[in-house]
Formats: sequence, C-alpha cells, structure tokens
Amino acid sequence: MNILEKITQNNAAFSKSERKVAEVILANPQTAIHSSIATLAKMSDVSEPTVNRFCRRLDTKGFPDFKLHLAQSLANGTPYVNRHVDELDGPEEYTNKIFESTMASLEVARQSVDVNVVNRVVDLLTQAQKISFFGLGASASVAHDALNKFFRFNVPVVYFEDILMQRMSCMNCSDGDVVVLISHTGRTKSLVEIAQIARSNDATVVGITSGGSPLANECNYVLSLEVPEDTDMYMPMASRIAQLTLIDVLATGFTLRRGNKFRENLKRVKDTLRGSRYEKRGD
Amino acid sequence: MNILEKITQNNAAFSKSERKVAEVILANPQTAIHSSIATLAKMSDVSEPTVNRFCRRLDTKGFPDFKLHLAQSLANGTPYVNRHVDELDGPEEYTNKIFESTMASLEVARQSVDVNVVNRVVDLLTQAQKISFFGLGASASVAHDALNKFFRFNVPVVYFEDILMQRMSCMNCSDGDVVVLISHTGRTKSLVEIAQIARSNDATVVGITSGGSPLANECNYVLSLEVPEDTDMYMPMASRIAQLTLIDVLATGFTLRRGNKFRENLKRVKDTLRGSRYEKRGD
DNA sequence: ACACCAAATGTAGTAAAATTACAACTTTGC
DNA sequence: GCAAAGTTGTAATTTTACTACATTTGGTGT
Repeated sequence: MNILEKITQNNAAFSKSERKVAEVILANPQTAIHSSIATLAKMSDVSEPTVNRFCRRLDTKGFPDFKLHLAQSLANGTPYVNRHVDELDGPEEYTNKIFESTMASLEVARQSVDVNVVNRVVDLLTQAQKISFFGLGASASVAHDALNKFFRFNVPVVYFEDILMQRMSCMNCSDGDVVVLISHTGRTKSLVEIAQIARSNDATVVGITSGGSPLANECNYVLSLEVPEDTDMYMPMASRIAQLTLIDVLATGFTLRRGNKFRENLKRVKDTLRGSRYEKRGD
Repeated sequence: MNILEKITQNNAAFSKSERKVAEVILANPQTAIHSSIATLAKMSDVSEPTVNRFCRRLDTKGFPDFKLHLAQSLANGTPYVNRHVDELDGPEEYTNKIFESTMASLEVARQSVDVNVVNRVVDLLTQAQKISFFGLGASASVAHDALNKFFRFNVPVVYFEDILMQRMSCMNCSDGDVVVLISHTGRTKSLVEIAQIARSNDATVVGITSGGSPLANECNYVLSLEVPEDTDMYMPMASRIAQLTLIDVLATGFTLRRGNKFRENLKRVKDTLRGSRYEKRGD
C-alpha cells in the first residue's frame, strides 16, 4: 500500500541507478513530490527514463502517478490500520502501532454503535432519579470515569468497586433508577447477577458490552461495541477506549438535552476547581 | 489545510464555471486525481484554463500541484477532523462527532509524543522496585486503569485516590521507586506537591501532563501530550483518552522488554479470571 | 435602452514535461 | 573473450499544462 515502505522493501529488485533514485526520494520525499522528472533525474544523477522506469517498477503508471502515490503516503494520518505489535519493534514502532490501532478500533466501534439506542439511553439518563455505574477489572476504571463525568451534572450518581457494595446498592434500587453495567466480554458472573438484582428491583439496566453476551441478555438496553482486541497482549486496551468514548457520547447527549442554561452550570462546577490549581499565566 | 474542505468553504468565491469544476471534483475526487486537465475540463464542461484558474484560486501552483494536494486529502481519508458538537446536533451527529474528534485528537497526541522519553520511561518502569500511579479528578480513572494494567505484570504497584494516602505513600518512597503523575493541565496543586515529596525521597517522578506546566517542571521525565480539548463541554474528554493510550504504550513497551517468557505469565493471569466468567460457547 | 466597463470564459499558440524508441554501454555466464 | 541479457542514456515524439489574447457575459450609469 504505502509506496514509501514499498521502496524500502523492493530495494533488492532495483538496479544500481534505480537505487540512486530511491535514495534521493527517501532522503527527501517532500521535495520529490514537487519536482519534475527532469530535476529529480538531475538530483539522482541519472537520466529521465531511468526515473520513469523506477516508477513503473513500483507498479505505478508513470512518474505523475508515482508522485500521486508518494503524496498520499506522505499525507499525515496514513490509513489507520490495526497493526499488531511485533516483538522486534522499537519504541517508535510500537508507539505508533498502538496509537494507530486504537484509532482503527474507534472507527470500528463508531460504526457498530446504534444511535437509536444511544438516544433512548440518553433519554433514560436525563430522567433518572439515580444513576449507577459498575464495572470490574479493566472496566472499573471506565465506570470510575463515568462517575467523574456525570457527577458534574448534579445528578445522584453512584459508583462502587466492591461487588458487595454494588449488590447492596442494586438491592435498594427502585423505579426510575438507571444502572449502567460495563463489561467488554459480558461474561463476568457477578456483573450478570447484579443486572438481575437491579432489574428485579425495577431499575432500568443499560449494558455497555458485547452484543449477545450473557450480560447483554439481562439488560433492558444494550449499547454493544464490537471492538477487535489484540489478544496477543492479554490486556484489554482498545475496548476500554471505545467504552470511554461511548461514555463521552452519553455525557454529551445528556448536556445537549439539558440545554444552554445547564451548560452554564457545568462551567460553574469547573470554575470551583480553580482554587485547587496554579493559575495559568494570563488568566 | 484539507483541500476538499477548502473547496466546499470557498464556494462563495468561485465563479459559475469554477463551481462546475468544484462539483465534478467533489462528486468524484478519486477520478479527478487520475485525470488530465483536458479530461477534467471536458467532464466539467468548461475550458482548460478555467480548470487551471480554479486550481490557482485554491492557492496551489497549478493543476499538477492541485492534484497533489487533492491526493493527500484523499489519502487515509484524513476524515478525522476535530468537529465541535453543536447544540442542534441529533444523536447521529454528536455520536459521530465525538468519535471522530477523539480519533483526531489521538492523531495529534501521537505526533506530540517523544519516543525517546517513552523508551527511557519504559526502562525505568522495568527496573523499578515499586511503581505508583496518581491522578485526581478525571485523571484518577486513568491512574486506576494503569493500576489494572501494571498489576498484571506482577510488579509492586500502588494507586490511591485519597491525596493524604498519596502523600504518605510518597513519603515512604526510596531510590528505585517510580511515581507516575497524571494531570492534563499540570496545574493541580496537590499533585505538584506530591511530585516534590516523591523527589525529595529519591523516587523518580514521571509526569504524563502538559509540557511546561508547574507539574512538568517538578518531574524527572515528562511525557507531554498536547491535546486540543473542546472547552465548550467543560469536561476533559480527549485528553483522558490520549493519556490512556499512552499508558497502553508504556505497558506494551514493558511487556516487550520483558520478553516472551513474561508474556506467558500474562496469559496465566488472564486464565485465572476464567473462573469468574461464563464460558464462551466453543471454549 | 444603450453604451461602457469589468469580470469571466474560451481559443489558439507555446512551453514544459513525460514517454517512447532506439542506440550505446555494462555485466554475466560459458 | 565473446555472446546474450540487462542496464543506462540520447534524441525524438507525444502528451500535458500554461500563457496571451480574443470573445462573451453581466452589470452600471446616463
């Protein structure tokens, strides 16, 4: 795909002069795309047809087509592909790979979100008497984050890490309460039990989990996120980010539903934090 | 920057014929980059110089240069632009906007990360006797997440929400301990104080924060993330995601440094979770 | 309504760029 | 060391883009 990578890989197939062209291009690709075939030939100290042959060897139609491909490779943000980390990767490689595959996963997640469910859940949340966020393991920090967000809305919001506290909290639920349960797999036993407890106490249960899972089956509403997880790392990574982004979506929907006046309230909450901070020069 | 957006925006400045060209290009940009000025002129039903003038109006050197810009816009599809949520947005719009601007922010964050610092911090973490993760407010959940990740590595790892516990923990630090402090603004007073306490007890302090902030100045190493935050919402959103992704990067670097054998250990940790879960059909 | 001016568009010629065909030169194997 | 295959360069050809100028269009003031 990426023509720059292709140049480095095909290196063996190049002839001596073609390699000269490759070097010049790799050394300064940004200049290459703005040069004519003549100037590039001069820079590489070869003839114009050689440059042309070089382009064709890379399966492009000719020099202008090659420049197009090169320009696309140089455009920042190259396609976000889910690239797995390799054992031999250096810091530069794995950093970029992680960022890129996170972005790729978000794109997949975005497409799997059902906006109708989002809308109804936002409805529920705005009307809720009490909102609870529960998750375990890696999803606990997502629930924790949701607490932080919804707490600012001046809504009774609950979050516990302890499963006994979670159970007790759900026991005391009543009509009008919303319980949001977060789990990537949707197979965590105690979370499924909590869903059952909450529902039998007339709470509405929303699951941010994988569709068709045991947990999903116990929920009134399911916000399913299909996120490809790199299982080689044995750690939840992309799923968490997708869950958090979904929390952001819900929080945003919430504030929009509440209107402008409510937004000012948020600003006040933020302003009270000022005392705990060093002022920014110029504030 | 993005020439496609530029075309849509500049629409008013175009003349009648130029608008015809714009339409044809917007309708099928992929074809446009592979066409000559003559064929594009014929498609738009205008003359060749008109196409050329159209290109110049968009501040390009001429038609070939314009094609280059267009190709870059089409690459990757740099479709991920930071789009602010509008009050009138429906669920579909704000959901997509949040996902897209999160992705855009990750791209910005990726470019702002200094991989050399990443490498040194990974070094530190692999050699650390004890690792602490502290953050407050929105960053608390990031620290919480880091705990969950590094806990799997069978390394002494510490995390507290309570600032007094954080302080006491740092008081007991010694040489070889690493304290990771997370804060978007880097202006939270108590976190800055914690950095000072930790350093005066010979711990190495790593900041995941904004470069040049009061917190950054107190750290031994700073992993600075420059993330544009949509301040209209009065909530930290993108910054959190970028921080989490950076934690993933560090965790990944950690496992890579520890080698293959260590990876198997991670698998064992994951396998012990199985008892708490409903089996997946086919496991 | 007409003349006039400015902006917009097109025509035709020109310059530049890329490609092709072919010749000269290397390299490789026997 | 010579032939054959492969590589590179020169020069001609073709394609492409650009410029200068002519024509048309649309609008403004008398």
